[in-house]
Amino acid sequence: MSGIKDVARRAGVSVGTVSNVLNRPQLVAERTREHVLAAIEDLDFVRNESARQLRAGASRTIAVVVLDIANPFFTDVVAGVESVADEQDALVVVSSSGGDEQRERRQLARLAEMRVMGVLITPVSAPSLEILRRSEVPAVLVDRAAGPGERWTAGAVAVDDVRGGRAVGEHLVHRGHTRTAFLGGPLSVPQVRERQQGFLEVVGAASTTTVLTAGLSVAEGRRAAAVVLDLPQDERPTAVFCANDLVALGVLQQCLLRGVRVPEDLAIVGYDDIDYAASAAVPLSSVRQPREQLGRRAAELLLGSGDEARLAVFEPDLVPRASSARVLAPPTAG
Amino acid sequence: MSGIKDVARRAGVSVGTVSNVLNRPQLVAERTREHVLAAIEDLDFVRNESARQLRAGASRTIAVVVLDIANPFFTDVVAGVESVADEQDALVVVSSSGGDEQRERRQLARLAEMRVMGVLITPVSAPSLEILRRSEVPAVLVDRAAGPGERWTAGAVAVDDVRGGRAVGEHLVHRGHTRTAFLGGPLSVPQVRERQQGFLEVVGAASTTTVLTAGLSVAEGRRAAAVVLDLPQDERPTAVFCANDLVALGVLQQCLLRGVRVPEDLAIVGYDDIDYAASAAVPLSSVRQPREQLGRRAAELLLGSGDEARLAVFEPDLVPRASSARVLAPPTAG
DNA sequence: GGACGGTGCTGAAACGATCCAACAATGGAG
DNA sequence: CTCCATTGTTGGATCGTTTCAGCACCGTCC
Repeated sequence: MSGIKDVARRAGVSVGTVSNVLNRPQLVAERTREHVLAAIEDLDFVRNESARQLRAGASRTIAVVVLDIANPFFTDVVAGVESVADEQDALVVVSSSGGDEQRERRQLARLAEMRVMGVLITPVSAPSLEILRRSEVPAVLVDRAAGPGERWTAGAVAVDDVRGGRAVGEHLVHRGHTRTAFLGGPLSVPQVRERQQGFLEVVGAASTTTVLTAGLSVAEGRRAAAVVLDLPQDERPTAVFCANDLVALGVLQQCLLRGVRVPEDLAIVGYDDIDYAASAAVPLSSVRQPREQLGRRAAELLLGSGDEARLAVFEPDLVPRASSARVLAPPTAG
Repeated sequence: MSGIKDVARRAGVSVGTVSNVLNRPQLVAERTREHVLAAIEDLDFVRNESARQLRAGASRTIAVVVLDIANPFFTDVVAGVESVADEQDALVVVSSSGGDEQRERRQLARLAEMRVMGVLITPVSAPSLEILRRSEVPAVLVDRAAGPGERWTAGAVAVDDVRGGRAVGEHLVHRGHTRTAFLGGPLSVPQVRERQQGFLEVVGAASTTTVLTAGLSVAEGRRAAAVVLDLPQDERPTAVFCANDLVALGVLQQCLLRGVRVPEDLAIVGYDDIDYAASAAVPLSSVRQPREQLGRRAAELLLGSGDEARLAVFEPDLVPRASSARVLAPPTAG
């Protein structure tokens, strides 16, 4: 594979001139430029990004580390990031930690070695962020507010999950549900914790069972649903709030499998409002987040001049659908 | 940010020794090694991947270029690729062309500059592959057989789409459907073309309407369904075959919206058997492909010794569900 | 005591592009 | 004809790592 030297030789100029053609063409006489371009064409010359980057000291790559690439929530966030990155001719690399802390660590170490411009991350655990701090890689926390000790980050974007949880709580209480369950986990994930917290604030911890899951997937949802449905009739909740839509879809599948009617026997509310929620067997009530927006803003925080607000909090939006449509008792007020 | 030189100075050794500690620790005396590691720790030294790569001449990165990262089909393929890459400690970067040829070109050019180990690609168009050929980047075509003029590729993995299309055709014919439609597009996508071709072979072109879409998304599916449902009653097909599950989900949504019963008024069959197909409002009949398998095999072709078969073709598998369950007329054979 | 093999470490030459000070060529002004 | 400004091109230093030939040192053996 040919380098800039080969091109120079073939065009009968020096390497400096070839570099100029590539980077500041206006400095080069037209005739020379043409010769060089012809040589480039002839030799199928391809710039070596490593060499550029080494010299430049910084790359044109921004990284997104998500919890689960198979979750449509994240693919939408990534789409938002890409739209901003494209404008700035930056490359986006996506990696998925799968909720595994070891994996996340390895990936962050790797990204630091690559000297990426920055990392947009929904972290599995705070400690692995330490890797980024120590290697001075700017980070933007996605979907989670920066803690007080995290001023080193380039910023954070988040949706108010406590509020989202509260909205779901109110929704279910209004419909007369007094025995509910929260399905999701692990609690080490801040989103899960906050959604639960908001929910409990409204419905009251006493009337709610929490079924923890190992992760937020359809399979885990099915498993958790089995636990709920196996409860004796008089302890079984009449409504469940799932930490995200994948879990909710799993719950729905389990209900269909067992002939449990939704929402008559069990109301279900999810979170994220992914596209598939609306077209589920029973259209899922869910909490919508401005997903692309979230990604776009995160990328802007990273690439931006730095004088914007360091934290962007968006408001979630409950979307009621059939899966929680039944009213158990008339509303308390009038 | 400190480099290997700073580490060397602080540890009181030469840069060569630091490098040895990093790459061939057994060559270094224990005491020295400890000093060096301590210095690395102190200075938060992070290897510079660009420099390594420049020296080494090759990267440890493999690229996957998919048509649509939001399509669960591709995320599963990527998961397969990652499982192989992890074993070899290679990094996977995913980019999505979104079906846009310009975008694909830009991405491939960029990947060539990065000197990635290879590209696993579901191409939008053959011409952009030329970029890879000229820059000598090994490519594995995913979900598409290599054409005769493409011996330069590292290989190809595919599922027999013609056969999948045929299976759907037979399924619908058996159920007595005589007026059908094929929904999907654009026809420039080989998968779409081949699925259609297999389908038409069985049901006959005369009894099938084709509604072309601009892409394979839920929204396009809704749009195409509107066209089908607006046909006069006596021309309206009794069954549709959608080029993938996203389109099928869109069709299903449109049917629900308009009160068209599935499968009574319209049978629907999709393709890919993504997880959401089974949990749709009406569980979707679909054609299953070994998605992870496909990704794994593709990665193996790229990384492998090169003495395996260059082409791996997998068989698709029709999964009948409720969306095509109704039998219009008794099977022809008694 | 000199030759020899091992071990542990050093120093410098790559890798390929970028960037910059300096030089050559040209034309115009005095 | 000389001097100067402008335009176009050059050569080499540089980025941070890896790699390798070679050096210093030590103990062994004849």
